[in-house]
This record gives sequence, structure tokens and C-alpha cells, in this order.
Amino acid sequence: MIQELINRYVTVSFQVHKKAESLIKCQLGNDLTNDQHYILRYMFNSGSCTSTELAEVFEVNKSAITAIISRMADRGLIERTRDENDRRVVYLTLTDEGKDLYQKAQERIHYLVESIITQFEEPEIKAFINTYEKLAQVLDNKKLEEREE
Amino acid sequence: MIQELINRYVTVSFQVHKKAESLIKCQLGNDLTNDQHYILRYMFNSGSCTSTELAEVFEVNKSAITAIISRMADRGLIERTRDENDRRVVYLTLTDEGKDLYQKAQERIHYLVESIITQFEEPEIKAFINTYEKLAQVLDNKKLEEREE
DNA sequence: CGTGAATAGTTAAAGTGTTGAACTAATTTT
DNA sequence: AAAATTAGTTCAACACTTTAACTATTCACG
Repeated sequence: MIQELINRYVTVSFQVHKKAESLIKCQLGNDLTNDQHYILRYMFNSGSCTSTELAEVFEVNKSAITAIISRMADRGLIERTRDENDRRVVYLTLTDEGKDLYQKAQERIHYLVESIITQFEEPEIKAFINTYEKLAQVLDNKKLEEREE
Repeated sequence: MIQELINRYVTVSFQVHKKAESLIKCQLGNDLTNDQHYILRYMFNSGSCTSTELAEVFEVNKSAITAIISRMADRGLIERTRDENDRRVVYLTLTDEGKDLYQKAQERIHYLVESIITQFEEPEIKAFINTYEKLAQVLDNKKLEEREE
């Protein structure tokens, strides 16, 4: 019983994940990679942040962040400013160009998601999103468990 | 109203996908990358396939498939055999080693998913998976629409 | 039948994303 | 003040991706 649920979950989550990824990639076109869009997304909502913070949130090595931020800074999407109090720290902020690009991308993604969501009944999609949000919470706790080990 | 649902959906799906990705990566360890695991997964279920088929399913360029299959063949996970009737075609099959590795990986992922699923009530998770499966269907149609454009 | 078009797959160059290790520079600890 | 920690970068190496050019084979049709 539980085994069947696990099988169905594994199958469908891999499928949806992959397809969603390539639909988003398609929406972003040549403007942004999926990873850069995700970074832009985080920074747009968090205001200003540091490399270490990004590395923790995205669970990648700090040098991966240095690399991706450098590419985005070269394109004028992000600015680096050194903290005057603690000169080890570098604050990352979006430029106006970065914000614009994010908002354009976000519009296209919302359009995509709308075209998907409207194919469901409202109660169904609400229940789905509720469970999805609980799932996000469970995955977060999972991450903490691992760190404690 | 719908705007709020879209926002919640976008936010939560990005979060869950990223976290699931890194949890799976963690389970796979140094044995397999997520992409290689996904290829193994497809091949395990489909028996034998071709590069062109993989390129279509995963929506990537054929040369990306050549590259990843070459790496996996070098490791002895996959074998290439040329079709004797149509000598342009190369059939890809899993070696015993490839099957073993997939099954080991799959056990670990099932264990992970079980530990997540059991934190939900059965009716809730069933309803969730049902909608998830419909969603997979909708995304597939989306892909077809795009092709027709 | 033969030539040109289409198909299956590979190779090569270039770019993105990732890790681990070694490093610089600044701050904290003791 | 010396040792340890922290923030971030650089480098080498590898995985994945795309585009374009290529080989080899098969198909289509005049």
C-alpha cells in the first residue's frame, strides 16, 4: 500500500520536475538560465544578501556562488559592495537592470503557471498547494536532521 | 484570487524542486549524478532505447545525450549495439552493473520518500498524488501545444 | 536507378554550473 | 600577540548543455 504510493510519488515527481524545468527554460529563453533566474528570484525577495547566505540556501559550495555571481555581475545584473564594518563581507544587490529582467521573467512564468492552474478546479488546486506547502516544510526539517547527524 | 494561487504555486514549486533535488543528490552520493540517475531510471523501465528517443524525452539536444551516454558507457553502465537492419541506429541497453546501480539508488530514494510520505495522512497524500498525476498530464499537453506552434 | 533530402549519431568548441583544495584578507578567540 | 575562524576568491577538474559541422546510412522520387 505505502509502497504503491511511494512508487507513484517517485514516478510523478520526477516527471513533473523535469517537464516544469524545461517549460521554464523555454519561457526564460536566452535571457537567463534557470539557476540565474532562481538567484534573481531569491535576491529580489530578500533585498540584499551575501555569498555565504546564497550558498547555504541553495546548498552548493561557496565557489559555485562566486562563479555564478561573477557572470551575473559581468552582465550588470548584480552589484557587489564591501561591508565597511566587517571588510570580509561582500553585500550583493540587484541593479535596476537585474530587477527589470527578473520582473519580465516572472511575468512570463506567471502566464505559464496560470495556463496550467486554470485547467484544474479551484478546490483541487487549493488543496494541492496546501499539501505542497506542508511538503516544503517537511523537506526543510529533513535538511536540518541531516545537518545534525 | 487566481493571482494569489499562482504566487503560492510558483513559490512553493521552486522551493520543493530545489530541495528535492539536493536531497536526492545527497542520497546518490558519488555513485551517480542526478541526470545519470534519471537516464538510468528511464532505461530501466523502457528496456532498450536510442539516443534520439532520450533526446526527445528529456528535451535536450542529441549531442548532450551522446556526451552523457559516453560517460556512462565508459563506466560500464550502458552498452551500445548497432542495429543490423538500419545501421544508422544505435541501441542503448543497461549492463547488469547499470541495473544493479540503479536498483541500489532506487532503494535509497524510496527510503527517503517513505520518510517524507509517512509524515502525511494517507487521504491527503493520495489526493495530492492524484492531482500531481493530472498535472503531469497537463504539462505533457503543454509540450505538444508548443510543438504545434 | 541515381541523386538529393532526410535521419541517426558523433565530434568539437564554447559556455554554464559544480566541487575540493589552496589561497588572501579580515576578524575573533584565547 | 598567536592561533583559530570566517568571508570570499582562484584554480583545476569534471558534468552538462548548445550550436554547427561532420560521417554514415537510408529514403524519396523524377
